[in-house]
Amino acid sequence: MHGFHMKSDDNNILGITNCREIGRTCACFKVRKAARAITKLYEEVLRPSGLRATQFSLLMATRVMGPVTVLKLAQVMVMDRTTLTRNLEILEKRGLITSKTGEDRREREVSLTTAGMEVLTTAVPLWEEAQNQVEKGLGEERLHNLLGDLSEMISLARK
Amino acid sequence: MHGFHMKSDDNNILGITNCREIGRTCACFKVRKAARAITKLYEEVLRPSGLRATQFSLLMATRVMGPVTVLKLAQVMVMDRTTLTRNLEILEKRGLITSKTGEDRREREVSLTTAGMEVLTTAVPLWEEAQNQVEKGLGEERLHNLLGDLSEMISLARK
DNA sequence: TGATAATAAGTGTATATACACTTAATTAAA
DNA sequence: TTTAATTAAGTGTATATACACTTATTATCA
Repeated sequence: MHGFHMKSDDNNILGITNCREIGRTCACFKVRKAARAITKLYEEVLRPSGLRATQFSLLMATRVMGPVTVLKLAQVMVMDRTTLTRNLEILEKRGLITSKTGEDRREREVSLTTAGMEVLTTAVPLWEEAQNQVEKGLGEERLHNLLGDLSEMISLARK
Repeated sequence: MHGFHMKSDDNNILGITNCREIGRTCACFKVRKAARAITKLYEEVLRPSGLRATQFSLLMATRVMGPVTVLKLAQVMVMDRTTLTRNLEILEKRGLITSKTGEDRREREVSLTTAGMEVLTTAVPLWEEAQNQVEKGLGEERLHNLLGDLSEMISLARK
């Protein structure tokens, strides 16, 4: 089900040998597809916490790094800075984080609030459920390798 | 740079042994991060074609499968049907695909237009550039394994 | 020191994503 | 065959994503 399937035989078009191969071999397509699938799984489990997948990651990162500037957080999240700004807006409106101007007044420093910490207390066990499901399904070894290769891909893509 | 980094030593909170581990081991976070990074790479290369990554995949899938129903296409893309509806809207407005009511009048059948095919003719060589970059960076063997593991993860997540 | 370059962040816009709900059409059941 | 259940698709809403551009502040240099 997870590839493009031909109906007819006119596959040698656009000057490449085998058109349908792209559906199977495209790194971007596959990773995006995997992101959609895995996100759905985690978000279903995280639902009782009221957090989306990105919000959970963002709160965890802020928890560990905060107070932290927008730029630094964006780098760690491998997320465009302007995307992060929009995501932080939502979390701040909900009172899960706060931000204030930094010592360098161009910077904005983000911190987790008590409410944010409380939401994480609810969310972390849910996260563990989802994570265990994936670990059990793929096997710890294989998942570990997969995550390592993805890290490599991320480094590679950022050059 | 790609993990949560602690400042202090208060890491044993929220009832889990090591908070920062989540930033390294979370399958969802890592895959989403990789999707952002790899998408950026492909979209920079695809830019001259005027196509985003998702649009390219969608046109290729339609090219290979069309005429195809929205539901079927959504399943192959591992994409929510309503997401697909919105994505198709944009491509149809640009004249790259057409859709018409199917034999079963609940269904909508999507096909690539000549203009869509022409855009793909421009895009495919660009795609190959991006793909080669990734292949060269990770190595064919490793990329192949990675894509296989991601397929496994996708299957697993859809249960 | 005053002009200029560099840096951090925000805004406008467009696309991507999916849930909850609705509508239209077909199929199955009474 | 009329009704009920099922199925395919669309809409309202909210979040996620990032590029191009702008603004405010700091750093550099002539």
